[in-house]
Amino acid sequence: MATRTESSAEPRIPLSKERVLRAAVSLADRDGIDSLTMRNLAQEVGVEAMSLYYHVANKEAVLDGVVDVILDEVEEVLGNVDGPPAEEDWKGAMRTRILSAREVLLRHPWAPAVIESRSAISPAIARYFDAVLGLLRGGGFSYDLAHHAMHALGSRALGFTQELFEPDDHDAGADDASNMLEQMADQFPYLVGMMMEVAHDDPNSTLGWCDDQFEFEFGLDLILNGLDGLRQTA
Amino acid sequence: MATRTESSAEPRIPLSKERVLRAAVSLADRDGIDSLTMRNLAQEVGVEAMSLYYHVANKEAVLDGVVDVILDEVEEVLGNVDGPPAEEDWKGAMRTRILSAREVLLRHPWAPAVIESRSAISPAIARYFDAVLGLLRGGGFSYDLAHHAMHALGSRALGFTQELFEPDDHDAGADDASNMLEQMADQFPYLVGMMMEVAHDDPNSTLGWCDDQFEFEFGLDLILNGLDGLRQTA
DNA sequence: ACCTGAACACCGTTCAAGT
DNA sequence: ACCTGAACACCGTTCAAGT
Repeated sequence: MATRTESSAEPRIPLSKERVLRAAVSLADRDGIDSLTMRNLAQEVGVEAMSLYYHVANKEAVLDGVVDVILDEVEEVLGNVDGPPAEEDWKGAMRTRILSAREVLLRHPWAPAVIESRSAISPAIARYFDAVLGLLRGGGFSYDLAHHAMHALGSRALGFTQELFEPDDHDAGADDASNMLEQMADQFPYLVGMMMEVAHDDPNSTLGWCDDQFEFEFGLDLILNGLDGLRQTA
Repeated sequence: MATRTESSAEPRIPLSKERVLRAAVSLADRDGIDSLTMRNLAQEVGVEAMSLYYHVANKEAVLDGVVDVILDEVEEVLGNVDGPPAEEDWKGAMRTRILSAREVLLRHPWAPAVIESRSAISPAIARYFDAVLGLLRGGGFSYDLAHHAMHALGSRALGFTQELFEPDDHDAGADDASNMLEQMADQFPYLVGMMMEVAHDDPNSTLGWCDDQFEFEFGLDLILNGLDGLRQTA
């Protein structure tokens, strides 16, 4: 650190597609997905913007590649926490898989939107869903029911749900909030009623919903249990 | 038509926010959401780009407004097809509401992404979800269970699910497809197995999934039935 | 083989100015 | 009150050119 001059020997290793993609992920992690521009990304790897095009076709390719990096991370986590075999407990196996994937996606909050913005099926995504399907098959699902199951799970199979109401980061003081609630009470009676009760039980969730772990698991279990019932009666 | 000169008396009515927003919707309908730029939108209403800023604060405000226009359309449809009252059949009432909303969103395929990109709760969205909550309450749900139910439904309550695998518009010939399937068979055995069976049953769905009406209703009913069970045992 | 500079056709937005 | 022109700070991307 102390003896090395700043601009001399650092960029010896030439750029590579992998390095570009990993830099893209950490740039998005640090500054948000809107900061992931070709120019910023170039700066992140110490190069001019146009040099990136030597390693990736265009920005779409960067986003495709970023999704693959994320899914590699998911697969790495999955390698460490293998749950029960699907033959004995398909629901448990699915649950641990999905919650492990969720763990990774929570570390990259911008990733769900990027994943959903891709239209082509990347190999990494295909691999993931192939494994999901494998769990269902192992649990005795017909291909037909498994197909419906994949649709029913949707992005939940990857560990996320797009929340319609993102909670505000800046919760505007409890007084303002309760004043606002009173003003909205006639327009949105049920919403206000619910918020008052939920806020009473859990003062942390004042306004907006809360995509916490509990809500995710609630919805997930609802679907998994429903699917299990269909599997048995099919 | 024949007697009127082209550039004279057309833009008599001055622009209004409403006209801008409606133009934004029809522009997105016609040319896709990527074509909805301030410059294109200005041209659509026969004005220079900078004039828009007299009527809307910025592009975010346009997108907010566009969502409200869509939800007005939803409410209009809902006004015409009132289902059963929630007190007698909450599930049926919810089902007709959600499938009616879906009908509108299918006419504006870009709308789901825009809706999910909004972070603030617009009044129109709040009104919609207040009504959804009202149906649940009418069906005897506690606020607590209703809260979980809203999370479980997520965007499905508005009639859409974001599909992970958008079907390709250009299906690349049946021969190519089956060749590709063979090549992928060892990498993605379950996916290929499922596709072969599904394709066999329904030649229309060759590759990729199919977010058709059936799959949506399958997932929706799975959740609604699950919620109904919880409601009765709670 | 790998990187760059200059340039192009776009964005959203501000600001002073027109009628 | 309503609209405009010129300008700014950005985008992604191409292309000919450097080492």
